Amino acid sequence: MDTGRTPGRHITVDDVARRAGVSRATAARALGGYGTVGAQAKEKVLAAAAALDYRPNELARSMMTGRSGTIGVVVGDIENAYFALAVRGISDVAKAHGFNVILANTGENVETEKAAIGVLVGKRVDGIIVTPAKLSDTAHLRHLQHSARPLVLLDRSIPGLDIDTVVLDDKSAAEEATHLLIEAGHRRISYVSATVAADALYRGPATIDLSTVLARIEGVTTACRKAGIDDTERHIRLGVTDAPAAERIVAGLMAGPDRPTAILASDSLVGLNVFKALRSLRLSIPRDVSFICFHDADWTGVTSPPITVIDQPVYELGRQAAEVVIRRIGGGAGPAARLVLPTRLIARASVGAPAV
Amino acid sequence: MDTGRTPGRHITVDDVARRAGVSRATAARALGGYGTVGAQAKEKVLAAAAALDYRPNELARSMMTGRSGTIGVVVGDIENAYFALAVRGISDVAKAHGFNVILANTGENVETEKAAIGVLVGKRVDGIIVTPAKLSDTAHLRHLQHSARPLVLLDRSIPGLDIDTVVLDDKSAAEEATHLLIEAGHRRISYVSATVAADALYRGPATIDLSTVLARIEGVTTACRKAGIDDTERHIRLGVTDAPAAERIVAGLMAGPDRPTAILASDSLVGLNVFKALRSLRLSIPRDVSFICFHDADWTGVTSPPITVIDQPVYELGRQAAEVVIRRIGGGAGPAARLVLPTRLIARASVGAPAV
DNA sequence: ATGAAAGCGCTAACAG
DNA sequence: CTGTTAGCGCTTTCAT
Repeated sequence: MDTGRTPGRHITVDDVARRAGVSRATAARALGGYGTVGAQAKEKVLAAAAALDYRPNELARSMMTGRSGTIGVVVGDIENAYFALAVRGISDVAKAHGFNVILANTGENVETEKAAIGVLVGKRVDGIIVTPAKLSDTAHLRHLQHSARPLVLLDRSIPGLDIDTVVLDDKSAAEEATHLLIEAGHRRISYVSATVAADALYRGPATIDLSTVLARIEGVTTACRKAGIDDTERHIRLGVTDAPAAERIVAGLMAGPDRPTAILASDSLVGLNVFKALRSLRLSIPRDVSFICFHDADWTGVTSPPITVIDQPVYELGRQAAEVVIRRIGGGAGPAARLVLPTRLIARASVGAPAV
Repeated sequence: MDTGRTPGRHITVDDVARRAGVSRATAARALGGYGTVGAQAKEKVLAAAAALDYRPNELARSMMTGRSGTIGVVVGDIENAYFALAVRGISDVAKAHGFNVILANTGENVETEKAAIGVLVGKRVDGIIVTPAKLSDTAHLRHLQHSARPLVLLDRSIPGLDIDTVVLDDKSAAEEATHLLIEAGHRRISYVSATVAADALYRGPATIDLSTVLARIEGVTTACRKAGIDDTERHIRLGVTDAPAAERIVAGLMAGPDRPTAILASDSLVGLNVFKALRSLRLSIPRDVSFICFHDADWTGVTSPPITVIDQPVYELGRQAAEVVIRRIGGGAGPAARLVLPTRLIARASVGAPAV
């Protein structure tokens, strides 16, 4: 069907109005579904629109209404199954409420995060969901918060800021996992994380730039202290960002006479690399070392032995964040929401008694 | 710092111009980086903009220029690591060229796909990348193609349409994998896919609605025919959409006296479910059944035995698609690109000789 | 219920 | 080099 128009030229309200034989305003009302339009006028307009395959210019519409029907999501790494699932949750809720999602990947880089937020603000998104890359560099977030554009923090909180936040209960999760290990008889427990640091060693909370890592370390040490184990920090290892790093760091960790009898991995990527490192060191799980991993990832269920994990409601995390931001967009007032979602330990077969 | 403005009200070019003591046009030129502006005028404008924290309204800008600096991506399931990785590839290239990404998830539903594309067109994205959910329902794609807005098909081709397409060499991949199995002595080889169908059985190419599935089945049958194996189709199983389906279908598949001695899984999700199903049937890999899986997913390397897989350059797939669409946006002409990326078989330990 | 006209914030001609 | 003037396509008073 030839509409007689040059391809590339967009059909506008004017075109539809002309064809329907009504004024621009009437056509716009019929098309936009606002104001009042006579039944037959409406019918003519809709028919004309269909015939011309009219597609409203959302840009122009947004400019007038001040709403773009879009939620911006700034995430550290979409390749990570954890965030992919959260984005899925956000995306589903957004769609259900008639919102779209603009996605930005920061690669866990704060400068990229700032730039991404700037772009989203420029595009006049109605609300923004961010997984802040750093606890310490938050001027841009604080600023956003004052711009009357709803902002929700996902997965990571920022203590000083009064912003809606949806996170998991990392401290309890770590505490529960550590407790399980202690119950099994372990006294030397290592927490291993990807968080970058000067070197692989833990130099105290001031050197950590992520709330999740902080909370988990706190969980581990709390559980240990309750059991009379004091010097757990020395078994913490950071910077396990990829397979080679894992190989190197785990080898170092397991070399000394003081080596841990159990390892807790901070996420499924770290966990996978640690698992592989242990395997290449020919250390058997759980005979030589017990192992627990955050996140019930695919692979944890099919290894031999299957891995005991901390199941995290990540999809729900995304869902809730989207719900909160949409509520704010709708004008919802009230103090900053602080949602903390509980995790669940799934006991499989990677935890045993330490070797004697 | 109080700028003296009501929060929520946006700073415009006018505000900046007024503060800088120049005309709207001069301010706009300095801010937009076009035309010519005097050095000191420019400086004053930039200073004023910084002081007021001016953020250009990209909506208004896009409306004039006709370009939004945005690429729309319509994908079947972002939760799937395969697509997450492709999106990462797209996202990286987009950012490098100054584009943003709007993401839409279809849940492999054509109607949702149509709606999503409509929204993206409404938002005047500069180009669109789609993984078409169905081979048979493509009017909306054909239509898009005529709208002078660059469209690139990702991962799945549509034979009839003359559209830029970036896919993997699924036929060769399947053929190579099947060949490996045949070399190992297998004669009864089953291809298992998630594609929905009337029932789990394969009723010929006309019943298949995805190019990838078609290509792979072709690859399997080609390799078999070359080896003098004719009736391979009877071992094909479809509809392995989740764990229960896998359990049921694999059980049925492995029940008869004619049961296959090797299985080829269409993707890592299907593969994982098949793996679990085989395990719960207490069938040993590769003693009772050999196993190959598309996609070098996390879990395939840590099972016992590790799984032989077809490694797919998915990140590259996304990269290339983004490159193509950006080239078109930049005015690149020429016939539709047809990129077919090669895959690579990674031999691990899940293939052995069939039991006698 | 409908039409005329104003304006969202920006870019793009055109003068000066 | 700078200012004036028109729009982009839509929504939204304000009359009629």
